[in-house]
Amino acid sequence: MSTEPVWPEELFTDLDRTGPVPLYFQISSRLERAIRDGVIPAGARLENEISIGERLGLSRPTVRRAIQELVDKGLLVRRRGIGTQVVQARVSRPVELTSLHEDLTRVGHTPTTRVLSIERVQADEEVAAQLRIAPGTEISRIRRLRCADGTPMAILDNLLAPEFSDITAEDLERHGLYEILRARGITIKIANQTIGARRTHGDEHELLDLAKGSPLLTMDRVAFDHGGRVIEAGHHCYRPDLYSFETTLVSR
Amino acid sequence: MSTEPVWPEELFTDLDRTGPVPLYFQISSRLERAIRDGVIPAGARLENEISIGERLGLSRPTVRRAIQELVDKGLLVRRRGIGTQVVQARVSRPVELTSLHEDLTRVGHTPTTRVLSIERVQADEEVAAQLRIAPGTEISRIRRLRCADGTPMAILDNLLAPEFSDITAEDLERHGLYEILRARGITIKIANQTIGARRTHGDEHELLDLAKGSPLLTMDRVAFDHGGRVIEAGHHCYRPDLYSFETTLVSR
DNA sequence: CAGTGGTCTAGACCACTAG
DNA sequence: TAGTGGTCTAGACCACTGG
Repeated sequence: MSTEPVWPEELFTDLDRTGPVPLYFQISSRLERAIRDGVIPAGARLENEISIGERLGLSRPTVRRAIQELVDKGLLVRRRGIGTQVVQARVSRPVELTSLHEDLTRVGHTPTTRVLSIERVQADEEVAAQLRIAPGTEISRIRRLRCADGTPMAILDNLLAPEFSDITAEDLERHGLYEILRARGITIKIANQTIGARRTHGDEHELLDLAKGSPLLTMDRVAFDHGGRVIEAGHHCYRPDLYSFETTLVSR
Repeated sequence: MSTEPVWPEELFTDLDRTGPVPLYFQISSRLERAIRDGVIPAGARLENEISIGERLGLSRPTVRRAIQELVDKGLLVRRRGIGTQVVQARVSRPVELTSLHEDLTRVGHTPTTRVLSIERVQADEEVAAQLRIAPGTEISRIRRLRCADGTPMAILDNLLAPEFSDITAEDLERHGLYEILRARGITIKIANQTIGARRTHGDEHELLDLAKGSPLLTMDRVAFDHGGRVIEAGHHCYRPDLYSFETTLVSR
């Protein structure tokens, strides 16, 4: 089979073999961009892995890894004996390990934060179990109102390990929590999330400008660093008319 | 560094090099089982990839791929210059491309289904856009009440492409929808999901045994086959006191 | 410094699909 | 039968980490 390339001639020029960016990543990210921009149309069939490798001067495993990245993201479909095709479906970015602050910024909104309270409290049994610390340990509890373009959107209630009790309201109004943690060299590696729904409680309806007892979308998250230490536990609630969680699932 | 193995001697005996199951998968699934069962404890450090390969008679890439599977699932953490460790955090199974029926069965519940209605309807503009077919095309619309151990749990409202209009209520009361589709050779490759919340509408509160206007957890899904054809579009709503979505997120 | 994972190469054989 | 992706091998060099 001789197929002409489905991508523009110049898409893969200037690959950098000396810099820190892996070749497979340079390939996959340029390919992703071309697909998302429609430069390579939905349904288009890619060349086979070996000839791509020859044309780019790369080995097959490298090409294969680049393609695999996009298969995992749901942008490409591979079938043995058939080939590789661009998926027809619209693909949403997955639920990622980022904060709401970063999500909003990425989508072009202007997030603002009102710090409702910062307290140092002694962990009761429930909280201690969540954070996996001894009951009675002093921790900090942060409650924030997150707005997008001035509209209240979510109430963020976070419990932080004791070592972060010096984070100030000023920090939190300027930056997202995860941003602040990263600046301190803390990297979140793994998080367990639970998404659910419930009625508003207490002052939540006032803060979010909703009727009393209306539905809220909730997300509970416990986040760990590479060593398995709990960094943060959060209970967040969102206005369901303004926020939802989108995912693309790919079968393996 | 000489480290003794952290897993029992017999864990990787009887690897099958002739059968259809890939070696890397045999390794990763046995390793996963051992970790989930606590045979390999949280925090344990694995040998390096090369010596594992030597001991098992495998090449490094094969061992590496097996480990990578578990890193992606959040069971292992790898750090350059350090090694590979079993994660300390409890890891929940990810939101998968399965039906509620299968989820419930897996967790040990007995799912039952009451078919509320099966209609053939002409797709209006909104539905046609969802299913990516021409408006006016005849499709089937299925509404089911899903119970777990007799308790009503969710209302499942599905739109199916025209070719599936012969699915009967008997089929649906005995099997999950995805099961029925698989039996017909249909494989769901990709799905877009949106999770949100809203109040009950119409008869939903009666069906789910809730107060009128209480919160519901909702999941909208559009599912595609390998060719990008829409197979199914569903709007599901769940009792939030009985159901939630759990995920483990892993940073890359 | 030695040890680890991260990347890359250049082959090989097989299973599956289409025509 | 020819072409594709799926798997596997046996090496290589590098970047990062710790002592």
